[in-house]
Amino acid sequence: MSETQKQAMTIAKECFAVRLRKLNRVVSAIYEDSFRPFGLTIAQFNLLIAIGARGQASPTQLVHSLSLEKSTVSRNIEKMKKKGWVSLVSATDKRSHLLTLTPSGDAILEIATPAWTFAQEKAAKTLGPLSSIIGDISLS
Amino acid sequence: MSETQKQAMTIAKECFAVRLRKLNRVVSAIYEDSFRPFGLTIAQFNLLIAIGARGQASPTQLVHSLSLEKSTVSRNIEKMKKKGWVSLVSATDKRSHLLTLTPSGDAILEIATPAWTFAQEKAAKTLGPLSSIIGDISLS
DNA sequence: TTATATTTGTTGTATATGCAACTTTATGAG
DNA sequence: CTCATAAAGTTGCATATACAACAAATATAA
Repeated sequence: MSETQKQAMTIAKECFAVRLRKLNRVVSAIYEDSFRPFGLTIAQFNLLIAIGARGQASPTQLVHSLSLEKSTVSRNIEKMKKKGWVSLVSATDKRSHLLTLTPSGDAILEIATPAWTFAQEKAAKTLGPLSSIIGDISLS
Repeated sequence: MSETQKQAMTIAKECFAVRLRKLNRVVSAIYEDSFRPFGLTIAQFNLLIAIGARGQASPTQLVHSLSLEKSTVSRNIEKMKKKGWVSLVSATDKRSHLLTLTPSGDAILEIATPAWTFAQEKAAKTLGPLSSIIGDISLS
């Protein structure tokens, strides 16, 4: 066996990114499957609850809260505005603006909640012991 | 405070997908930053080591090993072929084919390994106690 | 106050990802 | 053997994501 192959085997086994990315795909797919009937994606759901939890939020707040790039937030919010789930609120700083859930946004959240609960329980089984500490890691 | 807002706060705090996706973005960014000087992405690196660890591998094996969709593997491998890191080996089943690392593929793996080690150590700090059990979860 | 720097979003470009539909090849049931 | 089914990849289409460059507005320094 080549040295490169031995090294690759070591990295494949130890690499956090390999493992975490795979875990992310598997778990995200559980939620995607659950939300699909509602025309809702997990990324959009994340934004919906981030806004909903605050009542209103600026894109910059969402960037920090979810560790997303500002352009990603910009484009995903754009899609959600077109679906009528999110709308603008006037802000003092004219560079920025505040986002809030429309009644339709509230409604989709209500409708999707049982699907979320189902996915959450399924994900807990997949995550096993990881589920009890995954919420404790501090992310800048 | 509205009922929707209370519910959103609960979900935002408890949802595994929100947390795991954020963690994935933060940790993946550590590796992306580290690999960027070599024109290598973390997704490509994952495929390189998955092939390298086996010596040779079919796309279907990569699909199962990394829980990726076959079309994703198809397109990412295509990019890596164009970069000269991966090449084909003849296979018995004419539907399929086997992939292997070229000398150039071995070389990029060698070159990127110190960058991987640096990222791995940085990621360990971010993951904290998660790092010790993240490799133990069984993923189908 | 004015010039500079910072903050906030948007847009161009690129990679990563998944679903559905399709083609080719192999397998299995009769 | 023949036909139906399954397996393996590719391609069309859509979403998610990030970096770089940009524009507009605000804040800061001189």
